[in-house]
Amino acid sequence: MATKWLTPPEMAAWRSFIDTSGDLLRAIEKDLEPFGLDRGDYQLLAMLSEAPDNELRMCDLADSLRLTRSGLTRRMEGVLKKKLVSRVQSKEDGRVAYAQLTPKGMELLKEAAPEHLESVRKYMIDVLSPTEIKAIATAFTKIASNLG
Amino acid sequence: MATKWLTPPEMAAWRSFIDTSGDLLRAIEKDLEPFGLDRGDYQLLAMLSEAPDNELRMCDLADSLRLTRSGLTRRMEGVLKKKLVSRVQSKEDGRVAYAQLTPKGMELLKEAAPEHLESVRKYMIDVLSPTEIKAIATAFTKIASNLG
DNA sequence: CGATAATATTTGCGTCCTCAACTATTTCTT
DNA sequence: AAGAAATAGTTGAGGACGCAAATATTATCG
Repeated sequence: MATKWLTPPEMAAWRSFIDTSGDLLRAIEKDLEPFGLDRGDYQLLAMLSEAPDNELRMCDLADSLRLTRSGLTRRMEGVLKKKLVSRVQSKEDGRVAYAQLTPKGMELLKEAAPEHLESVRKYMIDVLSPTEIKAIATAFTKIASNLG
Repeated sequence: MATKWLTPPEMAAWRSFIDTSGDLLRAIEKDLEPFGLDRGDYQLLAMLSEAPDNELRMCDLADSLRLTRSGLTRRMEGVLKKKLVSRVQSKEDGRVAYAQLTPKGMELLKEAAPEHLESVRKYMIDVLSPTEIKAIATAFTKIASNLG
């Protein structure tokens, strides 16, 4: 079976994506430092803030953060110690624990979110044309549904 | 200063990008497992294979792999042990060491590359229209030059 | 020329994460 | 209802990487 190589535009897409996506995420993460958050913490808080009662089961939260359960257990240690999130044991099911955003966590998130959005704009959105923005949205959505 | 929120298409672009890019990279990395390589190793070998004499100074290699020098030192331990890469001390400058692809490393890379490209096609390229591919290339190129 | 600064690399230490194994609880199966 | 299987979460071990400090070598400046 002959290997089908990538055409120049295909290669350009792939290369620019791998070369740049890490840099982009690192740049955005750096802007979260003043708040004492890294990207993982921010995403965790953001996820909880969008959930009913600001709480999610550990395993659902792990899935949405693309962490293993054990990875989430470890990350929780940090935000628990900072009192940004609290643990709530479920009454109905003795196995499940909820992670719940505390008022302090919500407050910090509300402080950090505008900065964070500003970073997303600065490093990504504002650099792109509306057409490119739409293309990225549809492209990654297609990739995701092809993966899942 | 009022926060400028993201419009729905902007939010869709950002969300789909962060939600998906990690999954995409993980899927591609998984296909490298049969070769005993992870993505870091593959990139390292690929970089060397494109360099003159199949060798690069450690610090240049670190930069192109987006690793710190110390990170590269550690990653080198793995590929050195597997004899995929060898260390060459510079004659002109006593400080610098070169990482050089071994024949064995080159051979493995040539085995793995078609598989790898096939993964890139399968998970990314073949899912997208030519327009989307071009848009991704120009978009990430713009983002990169804005970052740098 | 000699002191200082710059450059290249490694090492110690800490963090984050995964995998595999373990515990605890609930849900099937028959 | 009893035993097996599934589900939720934690823990121990280990890997990969960053930061800061240490080391070695070369370049620069007075």
